[in-house]
Amino acid sequence: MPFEIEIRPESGVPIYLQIVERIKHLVAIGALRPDEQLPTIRRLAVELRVDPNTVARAYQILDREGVISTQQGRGTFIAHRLDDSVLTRMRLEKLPAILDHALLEALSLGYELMEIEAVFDERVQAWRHERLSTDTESEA
Amino acid sequence: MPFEIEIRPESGVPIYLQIVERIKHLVAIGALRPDEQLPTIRRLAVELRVDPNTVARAYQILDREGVISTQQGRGTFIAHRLDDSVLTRMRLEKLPAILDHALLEALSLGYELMEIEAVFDERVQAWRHERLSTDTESEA
Amino acid sequence: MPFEIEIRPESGVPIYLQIVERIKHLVAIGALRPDEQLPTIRRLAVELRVDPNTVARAYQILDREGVISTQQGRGTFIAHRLDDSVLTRMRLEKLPAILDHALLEALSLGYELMEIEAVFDERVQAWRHERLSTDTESEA
Amino acid sequence: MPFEIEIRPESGVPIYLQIVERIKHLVAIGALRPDEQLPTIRRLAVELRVDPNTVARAYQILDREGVISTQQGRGTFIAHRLDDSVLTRMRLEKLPAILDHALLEALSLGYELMEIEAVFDERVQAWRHERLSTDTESEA
DNA sequence: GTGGTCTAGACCACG
DNA sequence: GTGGTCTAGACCACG
Repeated sequence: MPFEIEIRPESGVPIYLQIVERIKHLVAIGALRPDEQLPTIRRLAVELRVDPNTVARAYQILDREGVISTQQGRGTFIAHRLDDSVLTRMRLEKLPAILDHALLEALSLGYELMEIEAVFDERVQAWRHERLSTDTESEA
Repeated sequence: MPFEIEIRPESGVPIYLQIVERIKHLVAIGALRPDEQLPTIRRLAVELRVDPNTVARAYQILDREGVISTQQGRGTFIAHRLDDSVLTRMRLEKLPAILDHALLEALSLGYELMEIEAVFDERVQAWRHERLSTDTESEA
Repeated sequence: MPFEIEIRPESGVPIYLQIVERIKHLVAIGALRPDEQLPTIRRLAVELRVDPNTVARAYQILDREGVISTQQGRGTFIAHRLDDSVLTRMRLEKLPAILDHALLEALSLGYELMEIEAVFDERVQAWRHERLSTDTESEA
Repeated sequence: MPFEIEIRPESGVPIYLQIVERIKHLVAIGALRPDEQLPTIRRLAVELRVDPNTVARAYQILDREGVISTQQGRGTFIAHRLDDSVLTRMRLEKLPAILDHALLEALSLGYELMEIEAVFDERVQAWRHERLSTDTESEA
């Protein structure tokens, strides 16, 4: 299977960080297993159409954080003793930050908490419907 | 009273963004009230020991976003919210965009809607407490 | 081909705003297409004989407004519009705000709704012609 | 009757220009007649709670444009030979500019002309209803 | 090589 | 005295 990473160059998030986040996420959900081999820097660079230096920087960060392990001459692998709780924690820390940021924006513009809650519920419902209909489509 | 903004130059976060975030936070928790005057660009620059241009940049972003209101020759003030029906309508149109943006980001990282809802509720409670304590103070 | 921007320093309009308006205009009439690359900040600065900071300021405003997309280390591009349903929704929320703003301004100057409608139709026709001629050129 | 001028310090438009525009508008709709006396600079400054220099600058511009006539020691008056067509033209020039600006914003964000027309019609209807209901209220 | 941030300092518009 | 604009130039992050 092709390596499931999507890059959004227009998002403003540095590409190397997008790669880091995406790989962490694949590990967190179990799509990448301990000891599994990652594509080489060059191959991933070609696939994502980015500079090899950019992929290299992402791998270097993941290596330093212990998520992957680079073995000179052999390749790059998911670390085999992944402290599962570490990844889970990372993931749990990110979500509150995203939501806090949205709350900060809204509150600083003068919206009231109750107003925000009401519109949030409405948007969640809208998303739920959209995902359902998309799922149905993709089943077809 | 001194203006409660702290800058951490070593944090890596651009100074002007730190100022933006800090002021939004003060507005969000109600520590800065509509129509309240902010320190002048030059005064805040001296206080934080940064260049006036850096403070000006932060103020300009806040102005563009509608958090503060700059009045040439007079100073800078926290924006007030009129109950004017037009402004209310414009405000209501902005809120879904803010929340959709957060939902999109969380979903693209692989979070599930139920998870997002749970954490959202928790964050709302946290903000409610922070604001409640501020309101109580100002009543005293 | 040279980048078609002219600056009139003596007009009193800030240079960075002239650049912003000019680029918006080129996008509006279809002379600049989605994903097209803009000249680099430094190159445009040389061409217009202004400071790079001034160009950077213009690009940053256009980026914040979603007209262009800046990609660290790669360059600056005209934003493309995905047909992604989320983005479409966000776009639809922005349009009423833009039009309401114009309506509010005209009404507050004492114009009547019927008068505004008539002039609006006339301006739409004018824009349609400007865009049509551009489209025809690009077909040729 | 009190002098019917409202200033919006938060609008970003320089106060002296707001005064100029507002007086021109009152003249254009016939609320201020040729030879009618305007309030003194000091009195208007007090009424609007702005600096007398600001009012003085507005009067100076109106004088230069021939809309009013300042008579040393007697006071300030609406010019008695107001070329009616001049004011009408001013008013007619302003409206297309406002609408063009909105069209430029919308087109540069990628909206299509037909889309813009549809939403414009909808917003005009909304305003029409709002003004009707407001009128009814104010009759009561 | 690309854009992003920051400082220093000048000059102007507005009140 | 207030904010707004612009230049000049340094240094950094990203690809």
